Amino acid sequence: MRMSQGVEWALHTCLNLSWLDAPVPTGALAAFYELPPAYLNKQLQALVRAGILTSISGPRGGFRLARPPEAISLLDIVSAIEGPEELFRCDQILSKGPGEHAGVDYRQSCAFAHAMRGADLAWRRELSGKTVADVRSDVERGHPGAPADTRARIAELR
Amino acid sequence: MRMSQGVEWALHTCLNLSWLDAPVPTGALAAFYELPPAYLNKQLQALVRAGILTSISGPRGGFRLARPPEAISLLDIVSAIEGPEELFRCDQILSKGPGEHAGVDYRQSCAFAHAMRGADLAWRRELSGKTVADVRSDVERGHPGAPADTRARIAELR
DNA sequence: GTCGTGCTACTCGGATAGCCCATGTCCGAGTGAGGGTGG
DNA sequence: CCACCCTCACTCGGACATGGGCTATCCGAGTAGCACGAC
Repeated sequence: MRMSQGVEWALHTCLNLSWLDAPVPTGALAAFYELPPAYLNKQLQALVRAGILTSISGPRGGFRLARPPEAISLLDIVSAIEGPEELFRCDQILSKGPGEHAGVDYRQSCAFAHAMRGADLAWRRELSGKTVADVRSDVERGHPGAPADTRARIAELR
Repeated sequence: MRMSQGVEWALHTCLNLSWLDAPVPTGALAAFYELPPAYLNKQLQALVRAGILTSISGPRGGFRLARPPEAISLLDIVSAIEGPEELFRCDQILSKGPGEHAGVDYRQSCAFAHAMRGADLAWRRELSGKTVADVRSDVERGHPGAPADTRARIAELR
């Protein structure tokens, strides 16, 4: 149950985009961390479908944040890459066991499914409580030169 | 990032075993929910390695809880099947970016890794706060006949 | 000088291979129980 | 009748196939900028 690699790429890329106004092409974003450009592009497409990024085609095109970073939670990014399903999927094996099981939805009544959903919600609550803007503030506090460094590096990679 | 199917099997199997004293062979536990016996056996081996179950070979052998159900948390079972790694694995792509990166452990300093770890801990805290005994109490409250039904079904599947 | 037009190069987007882990299965080693035999 | 031993069947445990999804890549559709030429 390892999370997809694309999540880490998406998180850092969104943070970098929050320091930039003009659209940035996939190539520059990938070179920033020495990532495979085509595969990063695939992840960014998912972010576009989720409404987190907007894409512009043609020369001087690229990707840009679709919303201010205060409106992008870590959960938004994780869900965009990993999908909306919860961590634990209840296959209702109870319906194969003894006892009444006519038309019972064990995703609701199974005590284990209930407990697992509670843990899942706690995880999501933490993730939705932290935004890209929050992380950006933390980073700028520890590394005040980060925004300028990022802008300079992107400019030279364009 | 879907959780392994074996987790659901392990949870329900541990609950069933909490109602039984004598060892129960894989075949009976699998038939209970119409699961593939050999593959369920594989999951149970993981629970033995984690110290949650004990196994007895030979005739009249099988699996039994190694500890009282009050001492078995849902986290114990999930970790036994899925492994101890956290959900988000930080590959430290920051080390490829600009800025100083000599001997820095970005799993500690990266703000995203920090936030993801916080969410992971919230998830684990929920799971470790619920034990098999808690779930058993919930089930017995809703279905008082469950223990007897389970014992009867296992007896006829032996 | 200005406007229109065509070209060019750049970027995204989806379609296409490769690889690793979860899934599923099988057979061998070990062992405890039961029956048979001898005292 | 009792104790010992042998055989047997049963169970776990790890080794062996298979498939789906994550990883990685490539090429085509669309588009904005630019240069050139006509007015």
